[in-house]
Amino acid sequence: MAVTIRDVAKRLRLSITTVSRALDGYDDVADKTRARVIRAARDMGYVPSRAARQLRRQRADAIGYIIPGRAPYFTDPFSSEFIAGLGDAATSHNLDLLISTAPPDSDAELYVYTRWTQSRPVDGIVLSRLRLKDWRVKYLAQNDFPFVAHGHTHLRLDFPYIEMDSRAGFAQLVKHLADRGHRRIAYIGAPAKFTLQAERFTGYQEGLTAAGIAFEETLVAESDLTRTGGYQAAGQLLDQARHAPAAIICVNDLTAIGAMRAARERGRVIGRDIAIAGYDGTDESEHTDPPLTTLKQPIYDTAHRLVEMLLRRIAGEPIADPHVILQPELIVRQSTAFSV
Amino acid sequence: MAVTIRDVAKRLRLSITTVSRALDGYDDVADKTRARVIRAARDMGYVPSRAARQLRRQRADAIGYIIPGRAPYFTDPFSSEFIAGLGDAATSHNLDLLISTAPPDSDAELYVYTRWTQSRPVDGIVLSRLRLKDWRVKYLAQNDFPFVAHGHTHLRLDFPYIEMDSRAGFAQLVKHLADRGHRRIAYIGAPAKFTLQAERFTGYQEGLTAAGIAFEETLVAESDLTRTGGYQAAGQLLDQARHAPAAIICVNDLTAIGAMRAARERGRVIGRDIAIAGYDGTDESEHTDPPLTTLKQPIYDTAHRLVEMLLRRIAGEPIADPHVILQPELIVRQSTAFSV
DNA sequence: TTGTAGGCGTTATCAA
DNA sequence: TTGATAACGCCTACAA
Repeated sequence: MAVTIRDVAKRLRLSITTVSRALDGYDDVADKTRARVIRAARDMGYVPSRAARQLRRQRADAIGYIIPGRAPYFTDPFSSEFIAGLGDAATSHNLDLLISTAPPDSDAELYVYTRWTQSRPVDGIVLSRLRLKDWRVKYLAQNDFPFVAHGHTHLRLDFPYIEMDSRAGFAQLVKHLADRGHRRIAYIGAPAKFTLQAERFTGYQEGLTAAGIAFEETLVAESDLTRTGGYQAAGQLLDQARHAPAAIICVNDLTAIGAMRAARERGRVIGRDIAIAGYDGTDESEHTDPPLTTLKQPIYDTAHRLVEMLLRRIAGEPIADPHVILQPELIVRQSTAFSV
Repeated sequence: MAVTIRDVAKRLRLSITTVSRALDGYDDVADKTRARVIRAARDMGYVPSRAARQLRRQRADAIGYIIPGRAPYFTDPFSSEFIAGLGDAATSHNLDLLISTAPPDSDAELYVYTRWTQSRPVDGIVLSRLRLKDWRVKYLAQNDFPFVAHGHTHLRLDFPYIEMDSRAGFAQLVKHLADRGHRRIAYIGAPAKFTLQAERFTGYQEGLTAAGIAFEETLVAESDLTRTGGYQAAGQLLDQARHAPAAIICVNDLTAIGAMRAARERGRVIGRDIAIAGYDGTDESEHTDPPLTTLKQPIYDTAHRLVEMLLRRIAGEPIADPHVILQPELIVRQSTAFSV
């Protein structure tokens, strides 16, 4: 068994109260006593029991994140960078980060959220990849459980979030392509229930309108945010004999990377015969052939910042700016850097 | 405040003992009582408090993993797939997964491991990316703290692990290239302190010997397991006027992807002028241009299996096969599929 | 089959 | 400035 506060107290012939207070930095402890306590604690390798502390103080000093996806999804660079940001932020605030996994709108997802809010292994939760009518948001808000999110919903509920103005981003991307003479600009999106899809697709449409290009149903495909999904969707778009697109905008970089492969396999030279662009600005986009034009979002920093917001939320402190909207940065690379 | 066992008991006019036992499936509870308890618990949304349970049972029902890397560079697909496997396995065993981040051999790393072993928020730890003389292994073994690892060390300590026979894998890869007529086969590795580097580099050398090719110092470069690192290292190798390699074997896929870019930028056509291969078999390798030859390791499944081993370790049960060695699978794709 | 009671290791209240 | 004591919510010997 590990050494407990009682052991330290016994050795010093002090009460556990005093030891506890000395260690927690209360100022009603004699300096000399505190010094003795601190030394002894270090010598004996005493660290307070997490569980006991949690039970007594009724908080976990931990935050949680549930990776929204099924096994293949996880290898999404977005998730890993996001987790990295959460992990670092948590560590720097002396918090634990709890991770679980659950496919969106599955029983498993319901179960984890229920367990976490009831059993309270975490003080707050970070949400990502929101859905337009996200039951998680409803549920957490109803139960008054602290949470922050990456993105928003279409529910009439107020909560702190950070989101990218991907709508403007996609409009900008369309303009970029239209400026280079493209007219047949396709879009490969995600399932409609995701907020990100609603936003990006709307941005795409607005971009077309602004450029005076008519929207065409046949130039739109739905995919699942993965490379393979992008590969398949792009394949179908490209195989439409009369309607093959001259440019493809993808809902994220992974989709774009799949699309590039589909185009290559059909003998199209990307950055010459066809333009392809993505969204996220992942590391991978810089190393594709040719390098991929993308809208970069600061995933790591956003995660970091979300943790700060969540902590204020947990502490019940007001959040200066509870609805942060950031502009993605258009990074033009060779995959679209040509005119027709 | 969340609903406690006491609330459930009160509502049913039972003792908390009975409620506890009914819920935990003890067989000395009347079926009718159990049914009532279970219904009431569900209706009231009762979930046992994690902290109380931990304190009482003296275990955390959680396992921990510390991502070995520096922010924000650990968006390594290996890590994310590994975490996905750990997360899924943990969930399926009703465990929490704690994640932290710390650069190898940093103060932060020491601190996290100390805290986790003393404060016991986790019952066991999963280690990855081992070092030849890994202080973590020494530390955990000394403190008799349950752990399992992906890979081994050169320390004289016994612990359960799963590892890939990447040495044989790399030898096989060299043979594959030699069989196609390549002689000037370069190797881009990782820092020498990592076990994976020792293994893979040895495999490379053994492969050369077997193929009757002389080892050349100038064909070896050290990198940092990232795309950018691979890009730079490959650039240097390729710019050696008299010694430019005709094939490059990389310590992992990320490095290979960077190397591909470096080769392309120098006008080399991969899969015709030069062969490039990686290791890991990440999703990304399938979508590069051209698709990347690689040695595939089952990251997700390995993580899953490691959790099972760890659980036995924690329970003090014997592990049937504590030293699992798996063969990576050579996947030949276009990046090397040509003869000279 | 069900209930009583003690204690896991802390922190917080109150008294000395 | 320090100490005794009562929880926090749960599990489990033991008693009924």
